[in-house]
Amino acid sequence: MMFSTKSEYGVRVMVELARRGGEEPVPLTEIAEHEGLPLAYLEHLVARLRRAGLIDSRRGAHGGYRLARDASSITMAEVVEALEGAIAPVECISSAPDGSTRCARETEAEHVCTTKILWTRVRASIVQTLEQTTLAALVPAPDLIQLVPLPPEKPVAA
Amino acid sequence: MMFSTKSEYGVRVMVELARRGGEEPVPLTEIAEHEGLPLAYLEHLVARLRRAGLIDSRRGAHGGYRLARDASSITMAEVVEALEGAIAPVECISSAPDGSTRCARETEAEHVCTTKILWTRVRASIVQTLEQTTLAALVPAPDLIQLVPLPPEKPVAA
DNA sequence: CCTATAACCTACCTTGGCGGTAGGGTATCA
DNA sequence: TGATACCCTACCGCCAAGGTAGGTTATAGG
Repeated sequence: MMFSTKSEYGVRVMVELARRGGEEPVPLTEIAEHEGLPLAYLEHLVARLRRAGLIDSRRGAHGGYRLARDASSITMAEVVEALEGAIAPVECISSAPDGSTRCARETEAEHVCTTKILWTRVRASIVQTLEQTTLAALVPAPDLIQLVPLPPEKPVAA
Repeated sequence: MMFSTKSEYGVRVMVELARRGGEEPVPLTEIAEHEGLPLAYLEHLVARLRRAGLIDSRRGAHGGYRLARDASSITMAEVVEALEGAIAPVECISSAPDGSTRCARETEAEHVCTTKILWTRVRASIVQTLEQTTLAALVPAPDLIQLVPLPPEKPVAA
């Protein structure tokens, strides 16, 4: 695999938040149960998303998470980068602060890394695809949402 | 990193073989020394490349490896797939034998995996880029490529 | 207030694969 | 016959990934 489950799970969480996209925050427990993923682990991923400013949170009772911005303005490039860190197809390739692509093996100016061409292309195509895909594009049609039962509004006291 | 050093090193080996691209096989010791990579480890990678039919070998004295085909007909998709196995951006996505993309989490016909759209796109862009880049495109010396007709290489939009 | 909820934080643990080594066996030259 | 160099199997240390655990803080409702 090229992306870890951090991305896989994290994207699912974002989609879930977008699906219920309202003002009311959604508790992680709901999402964890709905997706069948371990809550404690999701908390780590969600922390990254929050620190990246993609979601915000409300603590305490009736707390939870909600999208910080509109789903259509959030790209998968932001989400994946928040979860995985910088996107690099191979270890020797990284993007310099100025945006250019650097090769760790090009220590000397003389020595040109021939394989850099390949990994630069690969990286560009991945980033482009991630940037072109917004969170909104992954949210299923509204009629599909209605098929999934929403949690009970108020549980009856026993 | 998304590709391991298997790809990084393996592609370097292939480029080296293409660079010296003649009938005479090149011993792995030369390449290992030239690239500054451990010989014993390269032997493993090279075995994969050979089993995939990308290179062939001659044993014994004056033995070594050479490209099984012309550099212009070898795509990076073949090389990377031989080294890494099937190309999948996340674990839950794999390509079925019929070519369609399968999602491990779509166990029930009911449950549609929304994130599948994303990973399918990402995978497609990676594979496309790897397929568009031939080994010949990574060989620095132009006079060596002239031995064979120029590849029908489409320039990749930056 | 008090309790339940749920975010938040830090630390820890286990496992598998990655990168690499080691030591042989076998084919091919000179 | 020796040197070369491919070939094969087995093994190993390390580290991050994936997950657990246990706490602390903030908020809503009664």
